[in-house]
Amino acid sequence: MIALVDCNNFYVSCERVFDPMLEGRPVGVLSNNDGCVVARSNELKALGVEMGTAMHLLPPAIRRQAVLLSSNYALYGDMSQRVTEVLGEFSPHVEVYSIDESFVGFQGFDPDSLEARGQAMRDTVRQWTGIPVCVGFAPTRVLAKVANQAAKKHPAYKQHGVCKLTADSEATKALLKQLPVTELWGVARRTGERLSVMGIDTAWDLREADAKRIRQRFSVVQERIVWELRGQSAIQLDDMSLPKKQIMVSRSFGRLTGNPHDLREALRHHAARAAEKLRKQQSVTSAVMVFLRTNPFRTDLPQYQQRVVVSLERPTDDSRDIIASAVQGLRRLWRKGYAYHKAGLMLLDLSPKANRQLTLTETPQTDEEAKRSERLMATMDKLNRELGKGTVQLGLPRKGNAWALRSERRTPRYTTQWNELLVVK
DNA sequence: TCTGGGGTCCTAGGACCC
DNA sequence: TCTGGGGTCCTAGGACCC
Repeated sequence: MIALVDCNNFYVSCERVFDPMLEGRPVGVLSNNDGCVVARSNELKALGVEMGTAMHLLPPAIRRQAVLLSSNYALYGDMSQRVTEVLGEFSPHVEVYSIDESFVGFQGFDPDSLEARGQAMRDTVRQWTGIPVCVGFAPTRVLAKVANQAAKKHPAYKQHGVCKLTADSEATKALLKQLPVTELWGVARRTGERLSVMGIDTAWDLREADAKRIRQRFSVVQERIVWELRGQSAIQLDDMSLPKKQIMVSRSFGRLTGNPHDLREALRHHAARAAEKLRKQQSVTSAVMVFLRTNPFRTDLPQYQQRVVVSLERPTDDSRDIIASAVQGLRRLWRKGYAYHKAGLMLLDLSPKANRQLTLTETPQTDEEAKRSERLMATMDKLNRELGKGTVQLGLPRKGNAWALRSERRTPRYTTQWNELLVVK
């Protein structure tokens, strides 16, 4: 059996831990630039606010009633780690799936003990971190997702917040029969439309469908879901500790800008962030893709969207090389006369730094150069880690630049910044 | 005025090889 | 009328996830 542990309204719950006044009120957390709602408390959901609603489209009445906060990722990331640590007390097999969800393996445990273990896990997370979670047990990941949804919403389970499903029980059958197929993990609108044509509308319909036919019409991905619904494991989760295959950093700007200096600063900044991520997973990159775009929603303005790949002379993890490539890419992309809305970059073609081989065409770097680069980057990372993000930067952004994020309602970073811990209201 | 950011996997199709 | 038969590698694009 495997458990899916999912935090309830995670970002909102994090905020509530540090401000109990938010309890019982409609609370929403906004995306970057305070653009749209990305997390909602149950009270806000009850007011009919959908996930992803643009801030400026929220009815004024709701805006008055609700507490809307800028996102505080430093806080959420730290809280997430604390939750994961608690889960580790209950099983050696914890796979972190996202910031607010983990799969926890319970192979070899007495099946009859699981509900009690789930309950204990839930209580302990709540007590030690303040975050409410729900737990779904099932033989496969897709069913564990279904169980977790039931633990959150279904009248029969939500009081305890724990639900255990076996593959073939009547309870499972009943649940799958009333579950629209698009609410399954891995089935979204597009696939749902095509399944509907085949007369498959509920999760149960999909479970009973001919797996081969599903594979022919769709792909192995959909076929695996059929097997998982029947209780046969077909989905392996990537080991989250594996290095990423690509690293992206991009942001929409606080306001539109056509100024090349703004774009250059933004991209330098993103490139430095990407290089940090790269070093953290001990990889090197040999190509940087840079992209630039105008705001697609502003149909009244001329549109431009372009990307370019810049190859590096040699695979590297040195911020200076990566920043230089980003700036070079920008020079090739930038056109006069557009109001840009977003810029970013992606590090491609990543490989492990250890034992890397010289390519045929590269100019070898002297040992001395390599060591200097190594020391400089390690020192920068250490200072930023220990003294706070942005302590050391390559070039300083100007004040009041157009690309800086708008984040007007952010709560203090209680758990990661000493100087924000004490807040007098 | 204002619409997030970061990932993964799979498939199809083209280029190229022998 | 007829124009082989496999392979591999790479890229673009679709679909999905949180």
